[in-house]
Amino acid sequence: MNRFNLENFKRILRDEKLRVTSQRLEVYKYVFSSHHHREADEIYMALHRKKMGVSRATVYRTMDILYNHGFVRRMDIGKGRWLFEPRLDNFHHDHLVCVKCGEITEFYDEVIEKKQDAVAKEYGFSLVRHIHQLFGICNNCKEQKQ
Amino acid sequence: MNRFNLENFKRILRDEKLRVTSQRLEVYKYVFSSHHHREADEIYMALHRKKMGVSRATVYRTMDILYNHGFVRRMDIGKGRWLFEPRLDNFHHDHLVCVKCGEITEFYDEVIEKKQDAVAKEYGFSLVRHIHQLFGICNNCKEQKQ
DNA sequence: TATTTATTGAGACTGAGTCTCAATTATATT
DNA sequence: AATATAATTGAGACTCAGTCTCAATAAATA
Repeated sequence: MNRFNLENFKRILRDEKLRVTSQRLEVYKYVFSSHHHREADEIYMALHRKKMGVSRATVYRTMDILYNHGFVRRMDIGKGRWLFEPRLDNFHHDHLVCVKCGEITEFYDEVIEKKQDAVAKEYGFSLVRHIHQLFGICNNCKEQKQ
Repeated sequence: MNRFNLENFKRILRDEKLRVTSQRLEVYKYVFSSHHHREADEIYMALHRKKMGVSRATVYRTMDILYNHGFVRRMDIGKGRWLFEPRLDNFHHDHLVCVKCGEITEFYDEVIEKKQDAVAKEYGFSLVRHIHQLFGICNNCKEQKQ
């Protein structure tokens, strides 16, 4: 069972003396309605279109809460922009990004994960998190003429 | 011999029909005067303090040229900010970053590099570049009381 | 030296993200 | 259920690294 479900989100809000508001729940529901990687502004616009009354500020604040409690991962895509990804499962993975079409593929490699730990240990670092993104040209884009 | 020396920078400018200006050379010289990782604005301020007449726009434009020709690497540090690193040698490496003091340590691991290639191949990607940053707490920070 | 044209720089602009503060509303208390 | 308390919300101002504009300047070329 996935620990990042709606009930646990509510529980965490209560535990932290944060209020369970309709706006926070709307943001949660939208983000967890698919496994898409989304920008904060995309989330705001989507809720806006659906006439859900959630302001931009509240979307950003709610995404902070979700991020700080591990409900979403945040992928830096440059120029101060992020892509949020819901943790629909507990499996860690990194990303392959196509530089032509932007397609994102997830990957996980045990050997790399182990080696990272070893490298950190060698330099006396206690590992907290890591960013590992491979950029390239995907099969689809390669096949397209020109 | 390092291919990222001043003569080659001038040669590339000429080859690309870009002009060899004192401003571009000043930026190059400052960036390559140490192996520090610097922000563009830091470079601008340093030249400004030295009374070198180089505007902010020119610093940014020159860093673009240096980046596009592989003279510097660009490390995304979030919020739309970059750290530039001169290629004083040709050795590839990734970074360990202390989340407390910001210290940056370089590392290189053959096994990880090979595995990355294998992963990309497995998914049909032609690898162009990658980002691999490990975040943790360095030995120094761990030793400090409190 | 004159001509051509890339480059420069002051400062306006951009835009994702952050902040402010009066109005609102979830919770706790009675 | 009514009231009191205090967290939350939202419209819009603000931030700030980076980008852009365009008249003035200065490399490169003839």
